[in-house]
Amino acid sequence: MPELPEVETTKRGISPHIINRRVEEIIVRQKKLRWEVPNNLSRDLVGKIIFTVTRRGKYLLLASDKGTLIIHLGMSGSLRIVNKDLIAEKHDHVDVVLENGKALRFTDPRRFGCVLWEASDIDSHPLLNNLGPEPLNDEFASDYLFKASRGRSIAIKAFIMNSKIVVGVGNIYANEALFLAGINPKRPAGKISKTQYDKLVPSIKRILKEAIAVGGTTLRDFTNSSGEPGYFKQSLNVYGRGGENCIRCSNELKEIRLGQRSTVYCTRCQN
DNA sequence: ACTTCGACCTGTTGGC
DNA sequence: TGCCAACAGGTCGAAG
Repeated sequence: MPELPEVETTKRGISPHIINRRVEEIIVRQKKLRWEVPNNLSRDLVGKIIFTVTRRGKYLLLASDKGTLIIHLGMSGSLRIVNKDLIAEKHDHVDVVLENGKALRFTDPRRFGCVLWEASDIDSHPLLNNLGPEPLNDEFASDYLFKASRGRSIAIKAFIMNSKIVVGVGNIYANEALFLAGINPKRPAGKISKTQYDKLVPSIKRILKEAIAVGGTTLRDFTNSSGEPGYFKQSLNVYGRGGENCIRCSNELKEIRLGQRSTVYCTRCQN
């Protein structure tokens, strides 16, 4: 479900309900997620106030003065604000119950997501300390990406989906950004010119900003924390359109697998 | 150091 | 209608 725009949409939805709220209880119904939910979570977080909610890449960070809750939504995860006594369903794995009668509920059918706890320095957490820049920050610029790509033979699509290079670009938006920039997803990253990176970087920024502005992309089941879908699906030019016609040149869009991920592009517009 | 690929899970979809 | 393989928004870590 979630790439950066969906995680950002989630963050914006849940923040007003949990900032400056005290945690009353942690309920873990299923601790076997991508990594086990740590046992000391309740001991450390109950009674504490969550004072900020931030996003780093696709990680959501809920900070208290005793440590930080780290949440990743994986492939199928979501977070909602519910009344704390709402009956939990099959894949509702963790509740952070707040003192106002609400709970932050983590749901994840495939359990590729995680709920972790970092009691000390969040920036040195192994999942976070090697991440590349945020794509919407100025630090993510074409000369950075150009330099980082020199000598790399990996396909450009896999390159921009590598979180050590830049965070938050998942399969949907990688396909879309490469279409906008007119770059073939299979091209080796190291053989792409500075001029093309000058197109690619703004394309990535644009696609992410536009998706955030309309609440992300709903393919099957993504909803924001109030249960509403995102509307970016209407703006997808290539993702999910293999075999259909290119919106620019009417050529039939080609669908291939690249690094085990479905990849759609126009052989005429993307070189 | 880099690239590729299996692994982790459940649910849905499409072909026969 | 039923069955089964393939695939789905991620990403770590092992192997080459």
